[in-house]
Amino acid sequence: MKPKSLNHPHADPFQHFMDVLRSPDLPESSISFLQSCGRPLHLARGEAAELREQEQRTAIFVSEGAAKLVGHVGADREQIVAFCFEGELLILSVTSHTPYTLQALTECRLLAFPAGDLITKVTEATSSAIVERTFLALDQARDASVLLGRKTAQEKLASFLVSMVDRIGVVGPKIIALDLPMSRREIGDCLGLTIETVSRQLTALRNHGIIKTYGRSKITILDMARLSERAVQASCIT
Amino acid sequence: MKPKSLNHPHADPFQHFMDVLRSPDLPESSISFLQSCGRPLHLARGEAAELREQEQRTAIFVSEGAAKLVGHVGADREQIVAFCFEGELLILSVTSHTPYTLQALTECRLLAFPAGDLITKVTEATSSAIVERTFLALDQARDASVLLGRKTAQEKLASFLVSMVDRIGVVGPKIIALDLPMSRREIGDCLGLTIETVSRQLTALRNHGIIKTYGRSKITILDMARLSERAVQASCIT
DNA sequence: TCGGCAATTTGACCTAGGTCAATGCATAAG
DNA sequence: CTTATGCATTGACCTAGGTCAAATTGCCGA
Repeated sequence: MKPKSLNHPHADPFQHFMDVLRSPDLPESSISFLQSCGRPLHLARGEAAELREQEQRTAIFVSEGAAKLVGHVGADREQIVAFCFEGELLILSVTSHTPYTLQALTECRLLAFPAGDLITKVTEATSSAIVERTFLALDQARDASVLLGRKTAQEKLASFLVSMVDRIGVVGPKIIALDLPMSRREIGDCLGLTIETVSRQLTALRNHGIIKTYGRSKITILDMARLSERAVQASCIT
Repeated sequence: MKPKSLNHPHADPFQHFMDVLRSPDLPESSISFLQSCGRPLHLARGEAAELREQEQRTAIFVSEGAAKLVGHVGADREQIVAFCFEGELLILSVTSHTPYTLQALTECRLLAFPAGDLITKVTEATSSAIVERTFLALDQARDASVLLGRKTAQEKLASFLVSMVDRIGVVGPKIIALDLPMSRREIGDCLGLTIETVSRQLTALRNHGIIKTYGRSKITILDMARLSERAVQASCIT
């Protein structure tokens, strides 16, 4: 039996996209360029999108149906970070720590653009640090969802420390030093934990010989490998 | 006693901003315009930024120190959705359901721009649906953090239904109809809950006469007011 | 160096929500 | 219309992390 057809098929997903985007003053040449770089996808219910060019950002326009963006924690835990419905645009960056999959909730028709092309043509700007940073913030926010929704207290703390090392860590020969500007309460507030749990988990990491603490704000990472391991950033597949 | 001065004061936050942004081909006129619309803020540790123009988006550049972006749930629960450190740029949109506050972790020097101005000048585009939607996604992702980090199962379900009503609800005279394209498992995955808990909470809402369910995917909202109430979107202040 | 205070740590206990295991229903194939 | 197969619901029980309360300790000023 052939697949049941969608309810209100738009004759042309690209036309639908242009209608929704509503950028009337776009030059004809940009339009045809966009049309050429938009790759149409037709997914059956439950099917995952094949995302080529994982190395760069992708923008996905949902012409019909609905899809979900799923973040993966280890082998079996997953967290949906976004649903997207007809007429919506999903930005899929891969600055993220977490691996993501785009899957169809219902049979759907999508249009995938390399985000760079889209932005260059539509905003007519060559590149923008602002936009770049906004994407970064989006990635971080999604990673945060995964952390908050699906990680244990121990994993949350480890992930937090790893990200602090990335952002404000002082890397020495065998050791990494951190001087945290935030209190335990603030760490807890960002991980969805209480002060007590933050404290207990720090103690646990200390007892395992993974970190050392000095006073209230200084932390030394003794074993970065084991810390990252506990942060379970990577998927099963790797 | 006068406040302790910062460690490595940048003579001029705006210069620092331009250095970090690295948009070399920006015309002189844009630069001076940006300079004129950037409002410098100097916060003491713990102090909250006074954000005028809450109605539009704000971009905040952190020239020195560190700050946190805090989302508020009801009167007493809070969730930090972002930390930002020296040299970083925070986009503070207010499409969000949740009320947010920007507070200093350490004494800090910031530069606040109306985001519209910043983007217009820096990307030289009048407006862009893409960028707009990216901001929207960012807002949603941050709201999701608040939900995942600080809401109870009941509140999560209610918030979820409210957002579905916004996005795919069919509003009738006294009743709102929903036909959810996702399974209980998928609802759970997006709320950080299990199927069983989703089911139990739906039953609870049904028992309270707030919703009715028909088959697996159809839900009718009988009492939107009480549903929103349970979603605790609003802050204490309102 | 010595308090004094607030932040942290630790311990004892409790509860929201997870797990495991039936059971009940809806959708879809025949 | 009927049956099969998953989804959804319900119940019994358990555990990770929250709550409450009591030390302990680092930080700051005198």
